Amino acid sequence: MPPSPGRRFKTAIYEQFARVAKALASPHRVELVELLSQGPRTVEALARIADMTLANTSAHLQVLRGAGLVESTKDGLFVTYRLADHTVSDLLLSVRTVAEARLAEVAKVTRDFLAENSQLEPVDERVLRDRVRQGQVTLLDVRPHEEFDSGHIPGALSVPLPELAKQLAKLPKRREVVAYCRGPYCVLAIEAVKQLRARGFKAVRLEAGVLDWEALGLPVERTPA
Amino acid sequence: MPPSPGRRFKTAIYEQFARVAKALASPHRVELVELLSQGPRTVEALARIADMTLANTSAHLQVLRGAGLVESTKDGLFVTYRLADHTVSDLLLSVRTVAEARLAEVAKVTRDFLAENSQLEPVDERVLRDRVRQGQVTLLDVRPHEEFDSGHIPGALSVPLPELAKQLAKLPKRREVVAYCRGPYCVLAIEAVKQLRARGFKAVRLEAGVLDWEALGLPVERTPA
DNA sequence: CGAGTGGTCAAGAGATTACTAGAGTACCGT
DNA sequence: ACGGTACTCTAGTAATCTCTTGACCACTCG
Repeated sequence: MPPSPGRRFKTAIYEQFARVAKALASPHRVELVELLSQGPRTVEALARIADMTLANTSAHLQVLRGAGLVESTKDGLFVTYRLADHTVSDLLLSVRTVAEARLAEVAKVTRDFLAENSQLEPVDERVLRDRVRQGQVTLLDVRPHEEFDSGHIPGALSVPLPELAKQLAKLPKRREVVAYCRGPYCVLAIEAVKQLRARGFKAVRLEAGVLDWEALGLPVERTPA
Repeated sequence: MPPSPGRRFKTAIYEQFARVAKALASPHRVELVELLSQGPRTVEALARIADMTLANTSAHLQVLRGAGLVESTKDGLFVTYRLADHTVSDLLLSVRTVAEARLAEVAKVTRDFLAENSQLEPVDERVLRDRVRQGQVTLLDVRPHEEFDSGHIPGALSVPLPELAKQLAKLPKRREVVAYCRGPYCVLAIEAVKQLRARGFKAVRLEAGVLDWEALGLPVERTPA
């Protein structure tokens, strides 16, 4: 029997929704979107950070573009990709929330990994904000400078992980250090805390990334282009 | 070269996120989740409403269960599925929002369909709430009774579409009628408005479903089991 | 101009997915 | 016990997805 007009409408709409979900149905594409939610990036940079070949990265980015999640601009030799819309990072947060709430594996994997890298002390975001304001703690943003520029927590210093060793001398030894990076599943801050502790600092990791910080209704600072 | 511990952690986490997204990467599964977001349902009912074979519906539901989005209970001859968590309906809303914001097709398909079914007047939710309170409009919930019971807008009458013809006589002719169903892409209310207008009622459609209503911070009424 | 780099395209192997049809299981009513 | 219904499982096929390789194009710079 022929489908009714109502059914055809539904099928068409659900197809579009599925198209969006399908875009995030590959681990690599999730990682790419997570990276892009920290700011625009060239294909080459994304491939390097995500440990993928250039061709593969390019292909995945085109899938994302096909679903409308990202946009790209060519400038000279480079092609820069960026998230198309703030609704896309909301979507990523939503996926993360469901995964955390429903998949035991997420909790398990995280626990196992953090156990090896013991840093269990939780940091409350609003308390942190006040302590930063009062100069009681040093807040380090250990992501690359570009990501810092496209949005960071007020009062944070930009010290990318590779530069941390050099910058250590400049940090006040007595003050507690809080490090953050892209979010709860980013490993940069974990590594930073490890290095800081090895040098005798009292250091803890903030789980939240800038996006989570923003989602809590807290202010974010941007470096004007 | 062997992957670093940090990379292995990331891969594991992103795999879990992708698993959640993959669950919504099929139009049929999107439809199933949308139906389940209106309340629990048996496999047979879902198959009937979504125009799928029983076997196929069962298979898709198991994919959803594998990703932790739904849960099932067996009672007697029937197996009832339900959403596992309120975060799942948030996820669906998020996907919808991105699709609406980013995919021109969604707007186009909707426009085409509504053009044939001309009912363009928008309804403001908060205004509607007040007018319902004051008895100025009749608010009809045209979904099946079960869905009404598991959550509806306060003041609404439960009149499933198949019963509408019979119930028409009982409705006050002079008062404006507002009909709603599962949400902006559900066709029940569209059909209801068409029938009402054919009988001389002044009728409009509320785009929002119960979930959208709730997302606006407005109260929802549940019939106690 | 030619070399080098960033990015895309095309083809092919291997894995995964979607759907159907038919068999099988669990439970209900009589 | 018997037939019927709800659901699941098992092939098996067709389609789709992922990733790699190697070629190709675009742009920059010496």
